[in-house]
Amino acid sequence: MEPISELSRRERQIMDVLYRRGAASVAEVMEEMPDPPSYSAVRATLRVLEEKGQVYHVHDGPRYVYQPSLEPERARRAALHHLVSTFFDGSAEEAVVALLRLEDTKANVVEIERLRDRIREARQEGR
Amino acid sequence: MEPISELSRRERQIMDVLYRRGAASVAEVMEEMPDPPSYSAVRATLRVLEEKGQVYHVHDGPRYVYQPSLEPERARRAALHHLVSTFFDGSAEEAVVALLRLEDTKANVVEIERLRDRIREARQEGR
DNA sequence: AGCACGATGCTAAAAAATCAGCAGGAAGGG
DNA sequence: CCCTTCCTGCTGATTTTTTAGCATCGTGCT
Repeated sequence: MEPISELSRRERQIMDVLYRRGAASVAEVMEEMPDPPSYSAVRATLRVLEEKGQVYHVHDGPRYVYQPSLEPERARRAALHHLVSTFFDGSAEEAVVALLRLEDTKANVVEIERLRDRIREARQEGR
Repeated sequence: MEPISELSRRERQIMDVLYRRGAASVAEVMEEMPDPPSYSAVRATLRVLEEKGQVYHVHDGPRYVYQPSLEPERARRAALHHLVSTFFDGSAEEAVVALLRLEDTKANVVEIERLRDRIREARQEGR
């Protein structure tokens, strides 16, 4: 399947909404788009995305509900990888530091402890 | 200045290269682009990006060297924010955990200690 | 059953992005 | 000094994206 970097502007905007929400009807996608185009335009672009295999739809009564084809887990991994290699010279550690700095400093001390625990747990689970 | 989500496909691909490298000549940008178009096409798109204020160029002898207008620091912040809100429901902590899982598990234990230190230092510097 | 509402399928036009090529100019080597 | 080389400026055509509108179909309510 085509990588995200090959998608057009509107296509990406729509994918962002779908990744954020997990699933959405046409109307919901439209609502969350920046500078939203017409209902028709959104539908047309979703159809293109479906042809490309990026999304699929299920029926919810009379309406379509769209979802990304890629499982959230994989999508997140791909997004992280792209971000780390584009902005942090491939260093996940640097990215983590920047991430923690995004938030309030006091919170970080608490958070870092929590993270330690979570990583320990994950480690013991054999990952 | 226009947000990245408003850029076209090729424009984003070029911005990715520039953020990754910090600065690059036309030829260097072209080399790193996926499915690279012609030299002319890259130049044309760079010109558009310059009109939009996304990049500027400096002269290096006879050639142009392009750079993103946004300072790396700000660009990283924006990218992190977008990623966290799109893929992690706004939770930086979840993003951190996912980031650490990207890497080898054993490394994480060491890494988390190093991170603690770095955050402590940052905190004492009064940030 | 008939109607209103709200959804999709499809087509074609408008707008934007992408691209290639030609002309011109500066730098460097012989 | 002249020539080669590599770069940029620019223009116009092609391709892709984005869009709106009309026809149609199903659902549910009266």
